[in-house]
Amino acid sequence: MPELPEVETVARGLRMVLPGRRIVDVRLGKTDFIDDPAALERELPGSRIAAVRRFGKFLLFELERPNGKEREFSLQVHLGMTGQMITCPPEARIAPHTHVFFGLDDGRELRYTDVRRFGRIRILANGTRESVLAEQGLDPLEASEDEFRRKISARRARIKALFLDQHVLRGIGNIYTDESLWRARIHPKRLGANLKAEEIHRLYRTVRRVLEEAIRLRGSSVSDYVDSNGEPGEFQLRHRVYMREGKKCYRCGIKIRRAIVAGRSSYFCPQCQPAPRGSTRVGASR
DNA sequence: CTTACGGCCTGGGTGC
DNA sequence: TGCACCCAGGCCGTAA
Repeated sequence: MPELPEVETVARGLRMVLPGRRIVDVRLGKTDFIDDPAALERELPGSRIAAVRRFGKFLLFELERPNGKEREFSLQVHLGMTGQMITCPPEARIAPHTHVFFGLDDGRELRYTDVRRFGRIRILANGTRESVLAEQGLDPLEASEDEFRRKISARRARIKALFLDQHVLRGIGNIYTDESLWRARIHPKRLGANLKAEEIHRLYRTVRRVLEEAIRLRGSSVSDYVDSNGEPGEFQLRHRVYMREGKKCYRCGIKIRRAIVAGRSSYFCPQCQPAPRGSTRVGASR
């Protein structure tokens, strides 16, 4: 499940090899996850990759048209759950579920593989790009603590829902939400507005530390995630709650629990992360 | 307007 | 060997 650290790792890997390269051809397999497949085939060949950026969970390939740079545009790629972007020689084995091949002018290929096809690919014209990106929330690594506090404390939604909402913070998903909340000792059902100043301070510091460490370890490989060289990350070895239902809390030894919060599996320690008042059902046993 | 929630997309893994 | 079910991120519709 590529979230900010995984997408950042992929972006950094691609940045080593793609800028300056020209796309010579585009070949497509299944296209139901591409906004306008014909536009890819029409617009990309001949264009030069000027830069590779990450914006939240998006990869942005900034492109220049062959005839002058007056009409720049971008290719936006969202990896969804199982998307992978890998560069390789054209004779490399084609992984199952590879649906897009970008031929490059150095003879190599950039490939998009996605088992579930929950990813999305589209071309962003320059005007559209700004408005699309403007809808996204704060980058947790760039935001100041004040900005972070304003985004969270004005809201009466659960902190879990706020963290998953890309319009609040961009780039965080289920894994890094749960890992951050456990480390900050905050229950996923706490409401943003009910967090004390000290808790928001702790959460701000924690989420940044978690994301930075995860980037350092090149992301979490839980199911399909690999970087642009096909290599897994290592942050899954540092997971403290994610997918650890029934196992002992690393801090207090109590069994980690799983509950659906904001529609997603949420792992937390019922002792280290006290539930807010009213969130536990009266009469519920165990 | 804000929030919560169910459904949908897809297919590998799991469990019966 | 089969197969129903679960689940993931984003998005959309609906209801309170």
